[in-house]
Amino acid sequence: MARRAGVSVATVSRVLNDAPGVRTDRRRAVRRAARELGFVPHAIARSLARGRTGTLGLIVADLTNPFYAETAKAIVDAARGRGYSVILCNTDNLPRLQAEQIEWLRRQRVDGLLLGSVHLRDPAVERLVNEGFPCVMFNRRLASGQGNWVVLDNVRGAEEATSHFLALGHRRIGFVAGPADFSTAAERLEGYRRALARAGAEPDPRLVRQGHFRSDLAYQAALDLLRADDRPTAILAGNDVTALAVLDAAADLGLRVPEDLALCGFDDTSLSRRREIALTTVAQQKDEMGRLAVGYLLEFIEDPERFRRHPVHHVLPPTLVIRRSCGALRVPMAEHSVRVLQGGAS
Amino acid sequence: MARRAGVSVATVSRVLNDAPGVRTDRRRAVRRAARELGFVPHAIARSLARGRTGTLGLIVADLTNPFYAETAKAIVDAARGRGYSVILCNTDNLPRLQAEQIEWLRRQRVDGLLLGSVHLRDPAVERLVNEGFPCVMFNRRLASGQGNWVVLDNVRGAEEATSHFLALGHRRIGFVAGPADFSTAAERLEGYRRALARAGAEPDPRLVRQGHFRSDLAYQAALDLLRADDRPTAILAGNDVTALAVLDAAADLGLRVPEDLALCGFDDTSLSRRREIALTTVAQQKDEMGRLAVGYLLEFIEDPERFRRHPVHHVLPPTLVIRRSCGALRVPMAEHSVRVLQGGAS
DNA sequence: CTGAAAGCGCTTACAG
DNA sequence: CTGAAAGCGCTTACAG
Repeated sequence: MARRAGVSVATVSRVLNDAPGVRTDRRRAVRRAARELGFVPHAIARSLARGRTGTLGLIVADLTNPFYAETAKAIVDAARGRGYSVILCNTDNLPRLQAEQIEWLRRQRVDGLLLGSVHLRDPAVERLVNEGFPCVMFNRRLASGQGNWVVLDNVRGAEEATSHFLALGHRRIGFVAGPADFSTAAERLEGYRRALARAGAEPDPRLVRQGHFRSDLAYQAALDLLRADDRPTAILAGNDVTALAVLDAAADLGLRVPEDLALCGFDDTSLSRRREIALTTVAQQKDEMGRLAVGYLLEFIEDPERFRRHPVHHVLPPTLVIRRSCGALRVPMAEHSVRVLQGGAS
Repeated sequence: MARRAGVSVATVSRVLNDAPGVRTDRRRAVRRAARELGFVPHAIARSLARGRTGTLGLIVADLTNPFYAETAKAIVDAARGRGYSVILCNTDNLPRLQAEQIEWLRRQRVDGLLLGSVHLRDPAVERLVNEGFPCVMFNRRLASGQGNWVVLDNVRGAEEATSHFLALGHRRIGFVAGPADFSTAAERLEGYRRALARAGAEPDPRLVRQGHFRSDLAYQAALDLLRADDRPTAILAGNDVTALAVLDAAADLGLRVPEDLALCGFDDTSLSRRREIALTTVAQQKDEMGRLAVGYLLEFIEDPERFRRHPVHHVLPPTLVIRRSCGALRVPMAEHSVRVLQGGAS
């Protein structure tokens, strides 16, 4: 290649990297030779020489959850737009697996890490943060609040949903929670409690059940909740997966939604939008979350010092999307200052 | 590191790669030094020296389609189990983007490629195959049949679904097709036609509409089909996304499914399983498809010659999953030799 | 069994 | 502006 263009490999390198200080005619000669030979620089050799790989690691909890599929897509697209590749890992929410994958990705010398499967106490992630390794969490964060993250305002989302139920006249509002060691789940529970407290409603611990964000377990939790004599008239589910399980439980008990039970989820995944389901839910801007996470991570990689001093804590606003399942569509809408959407083809 | 263990870097390399020909005591010394120093070999340097990166490229059409989310998860898991990383790319079915990404991934020196977004005529993929670059297609394949692939028996799947409709007494059976340049869509249409021909039913071209595997376009196609005076009494949809759009169109026209319209999809994605939807559909073994694709690709990488001589063509069997939407659950089941499943919590 | 040395294909001061 | 040379951190014949 260098021979073909009649220059040194150093000059070839400069031209192909658009480095300054090469005479225009040589620049042209190199470009032509490269074209004729179909020459493409060896990315691995370049990585070794530069000490950067142009690769990011992406760790998600569960790719088959539409929430992660959507954020992953946004992340991959954003990274490509900035010239970065992304290596994908799935943890199934197993801390052990996540720790292994973080280790693995660092061995692969990724330039930075996007973390979507963080636990509230998470030694592997805490170590990354303490070492100052470029990483940003999304969706979930550490209990300590350390590090960089972009998350939904889960507390507010749950407050709004709960207040919505209260405004509709519900007094016994149940909550099917997610794992206590996910910040999302913990914050949504917190928001639910705060809204009740603010309304002066007495909190009833029997109305809160653990569903682990899993269909099977959430289904059982919902059955328990709905079989009680003083069953709730409304349920806030920790996420949409949970809400669908509640829907199943209600159906199996012969309860109609929303007539016998009002229901609200979290995430606004594609399922919720179906007219047959029409789930009222707290929506997140998943594309935005993915894009932001990539943007911050790349800035971090460029200028690590700044981020170590001033971590980014980006909180995205929730949007309560009213559909059929909460029952509000049957009452005058004037009282609700929220966006109204109905399911349908999209 | 080498100094710490009192040996040469060559010996360190041998020990850490479990290469033979190192005295046991030295081996131990190296391992101990590695542990004490927390030494991890530099993967990039290793890749450069070995000429292999331990990385695979995965190209999918659309990660937000649950079909691809599920296969991607299976692929990532299988690759990890075999010690490989996977770089993820999304094409949105744009051939141009796919070509770029193939180029990009080869520059990144992936050891092989998993292709889930192939078109029937696909110069970029055909070039890969002709060059003998390690790659395996999944879900979709080339018109020429060249290269390695693992796909569903789409023809048979569509035949079975259509025959099922015929057995239920339907005579006017519509088809909402996918893009003509996807092997999946083409083969499913072919199966539909064959089943009709075998039954001696006269094919009516007006019963076949193009929905492009997109909700919006499939919805329009279904409206057209269902507004006709001699509308079909049953519709086979090219995939589940299409089937859901047909469901919407039917609902908007006041048609009940399955009473006024029998419906069947393809893929068995999570949505179809919901009891509110209960879509009869031709199921694929997505996990198996992903695992197989990875397995073959790694064999290819190990022994390229063999695969160039004897390409792998793996065809997976379809399973017709009967749910509510086809109407069969209202008639005696004895006549149908198919697996019966009902939607519900899972 | 072991080490010195060459080589993987780039980038980047350094000297001219 | 340009090239020779060192260096990135490994692996792997090769010689001993």
